[in-house]
Parts: sequence; C-alpha cells; structure tokens
Amino acid sequence: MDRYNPAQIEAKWQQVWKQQGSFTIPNPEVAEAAEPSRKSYVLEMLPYPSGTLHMGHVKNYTMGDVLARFRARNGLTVFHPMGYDAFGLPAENAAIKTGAHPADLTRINTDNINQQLHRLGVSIDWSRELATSDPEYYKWTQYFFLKFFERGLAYRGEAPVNWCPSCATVLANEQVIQGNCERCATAVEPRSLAQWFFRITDYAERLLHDFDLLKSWPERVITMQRNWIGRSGGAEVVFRVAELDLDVPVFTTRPDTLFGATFFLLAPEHDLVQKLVEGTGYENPVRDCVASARLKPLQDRAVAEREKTGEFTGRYAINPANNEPIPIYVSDYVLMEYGTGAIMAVPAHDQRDFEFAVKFDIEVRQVVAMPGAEAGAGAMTSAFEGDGVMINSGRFDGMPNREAGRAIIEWLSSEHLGRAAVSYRLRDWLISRQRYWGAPIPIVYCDRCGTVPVPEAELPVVLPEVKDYAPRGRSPIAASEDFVNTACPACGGGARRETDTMDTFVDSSWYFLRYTDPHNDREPFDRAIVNYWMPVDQYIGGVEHAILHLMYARFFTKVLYDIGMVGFKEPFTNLFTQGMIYYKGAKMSKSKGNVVNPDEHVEKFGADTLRLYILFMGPPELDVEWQDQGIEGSFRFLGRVWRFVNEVIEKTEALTAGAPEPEGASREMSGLLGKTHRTIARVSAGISERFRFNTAISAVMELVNEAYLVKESLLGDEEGRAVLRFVAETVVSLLDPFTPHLCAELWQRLGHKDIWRQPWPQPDERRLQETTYELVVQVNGKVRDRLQMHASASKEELAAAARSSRRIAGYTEGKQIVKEIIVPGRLVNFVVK
RNA sequence: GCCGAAGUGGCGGAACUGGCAGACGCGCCGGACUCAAAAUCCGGUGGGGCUCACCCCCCGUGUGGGUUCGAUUCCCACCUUCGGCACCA
Repeated sequence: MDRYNPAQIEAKWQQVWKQQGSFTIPNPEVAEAAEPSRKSYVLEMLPYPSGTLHMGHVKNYTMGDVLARFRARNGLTVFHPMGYDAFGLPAENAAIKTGAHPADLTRINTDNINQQLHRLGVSIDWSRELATSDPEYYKWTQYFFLKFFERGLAYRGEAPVNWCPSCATVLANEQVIQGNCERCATAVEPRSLAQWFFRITDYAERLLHDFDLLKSWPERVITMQRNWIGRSGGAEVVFRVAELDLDVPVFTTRPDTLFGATFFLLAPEHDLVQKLVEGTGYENPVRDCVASARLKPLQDRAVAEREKTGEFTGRYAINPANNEPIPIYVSDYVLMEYGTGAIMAVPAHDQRDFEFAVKFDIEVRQVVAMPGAEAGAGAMTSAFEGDGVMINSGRFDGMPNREAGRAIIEWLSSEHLGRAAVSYRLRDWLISRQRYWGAPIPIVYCDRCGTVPVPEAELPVVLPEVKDYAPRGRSPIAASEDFVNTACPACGGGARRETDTMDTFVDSSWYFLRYTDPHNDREPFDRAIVNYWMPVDQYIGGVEHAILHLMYARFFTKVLYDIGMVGFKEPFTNLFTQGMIYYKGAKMSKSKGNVVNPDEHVEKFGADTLRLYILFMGPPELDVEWQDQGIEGSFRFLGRVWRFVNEVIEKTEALTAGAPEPEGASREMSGLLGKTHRTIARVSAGISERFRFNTAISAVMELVNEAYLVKESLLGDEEGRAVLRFVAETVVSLLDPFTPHLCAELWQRLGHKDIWRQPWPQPDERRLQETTYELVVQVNGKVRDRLQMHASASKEELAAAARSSRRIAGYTEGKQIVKEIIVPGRLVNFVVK
C-alpha cells in the first residue's frame, strides 16, 4: 500500500477539475422555462484582494464548498461563482508607496488568490470569475449610478460629513466606528462638503418591512440592521415664534408630554439660530456656542454623560398645548441630523432635558404621574420616563399617557398644529470618495447646463492614468487635465468631469447579480437569467458585514426591483454568518503577529486536512481558537481513512453497488452495518439542517473507529468483506464534500468515477434503529442500574425488568414505590419513600 | 447605560423536543510492534473517597434560588467574557 500523499493527490484532481471544467454551469437555454426549484445559488462573500487569503477566508470558502458539493450530489443544479472586490484603498496605498499601478498590483493579488482557491479545491464555476475594477464591470456600476440619478436616488448635497484625515477621504456613516475610521481607526473630523449621496432613507421602511422575506437570517444581524435604521414613531409638532412670525417644527416620540414642555432647543447648526438671536442682545454668547459646537469632534459631542451646555437666544416659542411662551435655547446635545434639528424639552420626563433644566433653573413640570406615588409631590431628582396617568394636561388629565399621546396627535392634526410622524436614525449613504482606485462618478458639470449625467452610450468613464496617487483632499484624477476637461453632453460646450470615485461598497452591492450573466456587453445582466438564478439561496460571510454590505446590497436590490430590472425584493434568502478564528487568545492580525498562514498548512498537510480541521474545530457560527496540534489530528484521521479504504480494496473484491444484506450476520457485522446507516443519516442532517459540520465529521470518525475494531473479524468471510466494502465506500462518499481530493482518489481506486457527480448516499430506514439498547434505571432520579433491553420491549416489560434488578432492589427494599416513570427507549425511574 | 450572544474536563468542543453529562478530537499515561526511534495499532484519562479486586459511594455543566420524578437544557436574580448601539428627542 502506498502512503497517503496529499500533495500528489491534490495536484492530480485539481488538474482534472480545471481541465474538465467540472463545476462550470451554463445558463439555461431558455431561462424563462427553467425550473427554479432545482437550482441552488451558493455564495460566499467575495474576497478583497489585498494580499493572500487568510484563515477566515479558508473557513468561509470551505463552508460554501461543502454546501455546494453536498447540494450538487443531492441533485440540485448548484451555482457557485467567485470574484474579487478589487477596487479600494490597500492597492492604492501600496501604489503610493511603490509607484506601481494599482491595476497591476490588483492583478498580481487576484492571480494569487485564484491560485490559492484552486489549491483549496473549491468547486467554483470559474467561467464567471469577475473583478469589480475591470472596466467591463464598473461600466455597469456607473450605469446603475445613472439609473439612480434618473430617479432622484443619487443626489449631490452639502452636508456635514465625516472626514478621515489619514485616508484623506470622506466616509459613510456606516464606516465610522465609535467616531473612528472603520479602516484605519483614525479619529474622523466633521467637515461640510458637497458630496454625492444615495437616498437610502427613502427605503428605510421597506428595509425594515422586508425582514419578513428573509429566512434563517441570524437574529442578531436583523437586530443590528433594525437598530441602525432606528425607526421611531411619534409626532411632528409646530411651535410658533410669534415675534418673528416663524413656525418651527419639532419631532417627538412623546406627544403625551407636550403640556410638560417648558423650554425649546435648537441644534447649533440649525438655520434659524442666526435669525432668532438677531437684535436680542444675546448674539455673542450664542455665536460662541455655535462655533465651539462646530469645532468639537463628533465623538466628543456624542457622550451622554457630558455636562449639558447651551445658551439662551432671547426668544420664546409658544407651546401649542397651553399657549404658554417657553424660552428658546441653543444646545449641542440636539443633533441637526436627527428629526428636525429642534426639540421641545420636557424636563420632567426626559433625563437629558432634566439635567439641562436643573443647570439653567427652568421649571420642571410633571405631566405623567408615577404609578403609586402621590401626584406632583415634592421636587423630582431625576426625570420619570415611564408610563402613568396624565396630570397638568387640561382635558387629557386622567388618561393613560400612551392613549393621551394618540389623542393629542389627533387634536394637533385637527388644529393643523402637528401630525403623526416617523423619524429614522438612518441617514443617506454618502458614496463619493476623494481617492483614485474606484469607479469614477459619471457626471459632468457645465456652466450653462449644470450637473449633467454622462450618456449611457459613453460608458464606461474610464479611470485615467495618473503619475501621482497621493490624496490631497481631492481625488488624484482631478490633476489629469485630459480627464477633467470634456464637452458637455447636453450643449457640447466646455465642461468639467466629476473627479470623485464611488465607495467600493457600491461595487459589491450588485456583484452577485453580474455573476449570472458575467459576459453580457449590452446590459448588466439578462432579466430572465438573473431571475432564474437569484435570489441567492445561501449566502455565507463574516458578521462584520452585518450592516454595511448587507444593508447596501438589500437597498440596491430594491431599487433595481422598482426599476423593473429584477423580479425579487431581497437578494439573499438565507444568510449564515461565520465566527472568527482566534489564535493565542486574540483575533489574528499582522500587528499582533499571531497570524496562522493557510499556505503553510496546505503545504505541510494538504488542503483536505486544512479543510477538515477548520470545520471540525467547532460550530461554524462561533468564534473558535486555532490549535496548532489540532490539525495533526485531522491529518491522522485522513491517514486512517486512507489505510482502511486501501486495505479493503486489497482484500475484498469489487461488488455491484448497493448496501449489502448479509444473512448469516454476526453481531459485529450487523452492528457495523447499522452504524453505517446511522452515520449516513447523521452526516446528511448535520450538513443540510444546521451547518453542524463538526458533529458530522465526528460521526464519520466514530464509524471509522468502529470499522477498525471489527475489521479483522469481518475480513474472514465473504459477507463480512461485503459489509466492509460498503463501509469503505460510504465513508469516502460522506467525506467527499469535506475532503474532495482524497475522496476522488479513493473513489477511483474503489473502481468508480467522478465522485463529485455521484448521488448522495441514503440510509436504509430499517437499519437505523438499533435492535437493543441500554435502559437506564433510576431511583429518585439517580442512575442505579443499566439493563440491555430489546428495542420492541413494552412499557410493562421495561418496568418488570427494572423491578427485578438486584441492584434496584437494594434501593427500594423496605420502601414504598410511589411513582414509576417509564420512557421507552430511555429510562425507568422509581420514586420511593 | 441599553440590546444581543456565550460561560461544560488540562485544551477545542458534544448532548435531538427536560431523560446515562463529557461524544469526537488534541494533550497526557500505559501496552503491542521495533535492535531502536518515528509511524501505526490497542487500552486508559472530570474531581474526591473507599476493605482503589475498575466493585461501589459522594461531588460536578459561571453563582444563588425555583419548577419537576428528573435540569447543561425551562423560570427568576446575580457574576464574568465577547459583540453591537450609545445625548436619536
């Protein structure tokens, strides 16, 4: 018998798969007529080609591959493509350092990753490979920008934005983590700049509503998105500034507390601040307050524990509930970005307002009584934010506060003083970046015609060559005169091109659609084809994309649905988020120097061993710790499989397919046969139902262990050899999704071909049940004996057997059995007194 | 502070709808094979106690309560770790 030599075997089969294009799946001839219930789109998040694949990628792509291979062998037409999220800062930053072109660096990296993926043996349809930085791809990214622009979903606006000084570009809200840049952790600065946005807020309600269409999305991902969108129901209420004849709307979630509003607040950035304070004598302190708020870094401003500051404007607003004038202040705890940038302050029922009122000595008027407490008794020491009965609120007194809120909205509406309203935390998606390596925004500015979209026929707007990639607060392509100066598409006169590029999250918001029709040069994809393959049946990736990528892709899909380009509202029906791999107690990272390189392990043990180990480590959704010696166990196991199967091949004869039905079966023989069928059932369920790859693998290990123990005795006669042959073939067949190279080789040696195309084994229902089992006998819940019982034994038989146990007698002697609990197949429990 | 997930041997982890806690693997200990080693194969391995002949007893799934014949599993309170959000009116 030759030794298990993964290097040789893996190279051999990778070559076969590549030459035969074994996993290439053509589009259906007539997509409209194709039966979608037989297809399965298995997708892993595409890699960002910043260098080479790390362990997280290996886990991601191995999981996807196990699923793809398993589903293919279960008769589904599996769609399993791969590409590269190739635009982005790492390549550009490397270009700045080395002077090499980002496109060249990207090509080197994608080639690298392509090879790594081949060496892992993943069953990818390589004919659909794409890179988002190819003009053939980003042409369509630009096309979608134009479609968004046409519909008013892409707009340019001046707004306070997050500027990362290190990356020298603006960032979307979603890319700011605790006030720091998501990429480089530099503190972001507020700036006011004209930028391009996608109107994702228009889709806030549908993004929330369509969670219903998602199956098996992790609850926490949905919760994170829900919190991010941050829907609040309440009311818009208009406060009047009589002296200036101004109406200022506020948003509140607590219309029930309207009678308790004793002051009014504006955000420092609010348009009306200047107008209000003019001529009151309070100009200077207010101006200082506004200026200092503008300078304050965003993360400092967002600290709840900070002491409240603010300035009186010298003006009063009328509370529409009781027509009382209340003072107007400016304070930086009011955010311009949320609601209307102005609030009614109710110190009795909002802790922040309470703190402000205490500091500025403003009346605290309670309008919701605390249940149990005497109404209005004594001074409050903090705001009461709970529910209760209305007081001090005119004709609403005595109502439960929630009900009063609805009544007050109704009354406000009838008086045209307000209405029911909804507010979202979500803000529009800022997509322009002042950097080079991205898709140019296809817009031209003309002095006469204004902002003009580039006509579709002129796409792509190709990223120009530049000499210097360094960012200087504007995109490096702004320095390219040939690029910037152009003719206006509308009037033909001189005009300038937009020089910002798009956020790379735009690129990855639709790549899964392009896979379905990747070489189409007339349109981004064919409608019938995309509707056949989509939606993705199983998406797999890291939880770090819970908000960013997954929300943007959902938004994009909904817009395309509205345009009529796709026939589905959600892109990813099922989502699985994998846990991270830790090493030495921390996330792997270059800076910590605790990176485990997959290539080294592929070289040392082979890809099959690495694939097996990474799934055997633990439940795939949890974070797990890499153990250096753990992988050797997986290698040893594959060696054990190798020796077992080869020995069986040597000592038994090839048989016609099918499970053996030995007649003169020994106990070992039928025991092993039953175990084999149970293993088939366990592995099938483990893969298909709950991604329980770790226990599926351990089930096969158990089977192999048992086969080793009875092997010698079974080799002695013909029926025993038939059983062993069946066991060997089953083990190979079940392991194939996990360790495809080894299994392809052993399958061939067993005299068959192309295991990746063979039907998945089915268990024999009749052999799943064991004929005997160990009955646990308890006295007062403690295990006191175990008895071998026949599977068909009745309750009465079980009780009788348990009672006649000598051991049990020792515990029940002289006592009274008050209760017998009999669970067939498990236990008998005597309760004694 | 709020929301969510998780706490099980020396380690990674198993345990279906409440029913034998510790499957499987790592590590460790012992044996076989060998001139020897590696590899391989076989056995043992939660803690404590015992007239430790492996028979048996007690304890044990973060902590403290509860429900139940029976709880890693269900309920209540708390502790710890990790993730998300955090002046959002």
